[in-house]
Amino acid sequence: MTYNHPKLLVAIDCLVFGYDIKENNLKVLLFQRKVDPFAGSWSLIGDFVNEDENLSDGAKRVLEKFTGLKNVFLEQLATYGKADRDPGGRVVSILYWSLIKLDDLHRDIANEHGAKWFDLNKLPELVLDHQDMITLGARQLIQNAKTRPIGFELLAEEFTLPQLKQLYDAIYGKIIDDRNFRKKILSTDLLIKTEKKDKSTSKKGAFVYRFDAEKYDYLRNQGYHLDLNV
Amino acid sequence: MTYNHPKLLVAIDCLVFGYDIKENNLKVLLFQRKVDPFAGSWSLIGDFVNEDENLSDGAKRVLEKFTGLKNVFLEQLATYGKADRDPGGRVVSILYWSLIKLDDLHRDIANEHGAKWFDLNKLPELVLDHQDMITLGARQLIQNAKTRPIGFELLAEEFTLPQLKQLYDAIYGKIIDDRNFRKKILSTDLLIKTEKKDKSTSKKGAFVYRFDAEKYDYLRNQGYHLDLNV
DNA sequence: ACAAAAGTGTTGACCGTACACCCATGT
DNA sequence: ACATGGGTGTACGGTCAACACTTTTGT
Repeated sequence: MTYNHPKLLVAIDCLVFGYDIKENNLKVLLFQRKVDPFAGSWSLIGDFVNEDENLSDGAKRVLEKFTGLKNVFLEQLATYGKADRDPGGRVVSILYWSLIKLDDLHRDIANEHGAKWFDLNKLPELVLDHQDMITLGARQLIQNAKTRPIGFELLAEEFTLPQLKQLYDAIYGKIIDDRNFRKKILSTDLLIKTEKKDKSTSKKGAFVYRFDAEKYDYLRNQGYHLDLNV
Repeated sequence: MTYNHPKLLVAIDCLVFGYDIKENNLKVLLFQRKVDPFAGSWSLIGDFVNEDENLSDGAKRVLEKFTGLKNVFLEQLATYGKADRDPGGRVVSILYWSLIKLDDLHRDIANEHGAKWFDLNKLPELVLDHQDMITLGARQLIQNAKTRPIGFELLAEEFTLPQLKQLYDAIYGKIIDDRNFRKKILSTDLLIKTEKKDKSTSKKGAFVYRFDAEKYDYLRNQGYHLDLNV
């Protein structure tokens, strides 16, 4: 070892947003802490980082453990490092955030680990500075919804425009105008309309769309910048 | 100690941008690493975090040591944590960025510590992943210039509109239209025009302005969002 | 036939952008 | 008087926001 300096505990916390398409609201995955202090209190899902583990791999490990999911949207958000933030010891915590399509499967897997999905605006008391983390993440979610196609991470691969609009309504916390939303989202030319209709929510049925991720990646590499300021 | 887990070295790196009003360009503060591996190579200023030190205090300590400055713009940007990013050992590094008014005093203080200001687009080879950090910071600078009044961090308290425009030219890397820039920046009503004229750069002289930080803070608390998309 | 959700266009206001000349002053 | 940088206004096109009715189909 070359360096001779104090070492600290380093943890990952994952703020996982899930969108419940039936209830039309955003949820956050929490679990009951197993270790003292505050064992039994609600907390973001997380764990300590291993010595030979990349931070991003640690985040993936935590996420997979509680949701069974790999290869989903997962990005670093911020690092919390007040010396006294955890009475149990000096812990520096790196916050990641993730967006997933919420369905019954994830509820089951979460359950096995004592984790539960909570409505974003009906959260329980949280341990340490985890409420701050969620506040930051919620801001980030709104911000990102305007400039990146993150909405599609929260929906199934195939979706209808009414569903997409409802999701944006939920993220922004307000009702967006139908016609303007369609105009804006279709004008990006990043949605692929299929022949299928989803009749689960109406007699008329709504056309099914898919997001053209390839085209978006291509355009982004050309310097394209999405602006969904609906 | 409650927790029983591996501990890691935690470091702070500070990306310090300075604006050279005479040369009209952006500079970055670098220093020559003192420890192996890579002793003598150019690096962002940084240090290891002490056990009882808040991360933000560590960043302030590093910044003050190399610039003599306190109470300047200093924010966390991202955390770098690949297991093998540093051949000298497992080090998690939290990147902060700072904006300061560059003058001769800072050059002197930097010099005492083997640090030097480099043109943002004439950087030397950098150690570890520090080039990535600067790339990220430069993007952040442009991004923030559009949505927050960070330009004023880089100028003296009193400045002229031509100076401010030159700074934005330097940040964006292109020439902004004079009249549109004035219109936009004055329409925010966040600049206080003084009676003074600065005749150092022209015979006619340019009026001296100050940024109304109090008003900005007040408006921001009311939900106001700056948009300087010049 | 009717209920319930899906789909569709237009207009006015505002904002961004492009562009060229006069002003004040020191030398 | 002239050279140098400081300061100003307008017109066009595009984008955003507000707004209400028709279509489809299962019951």
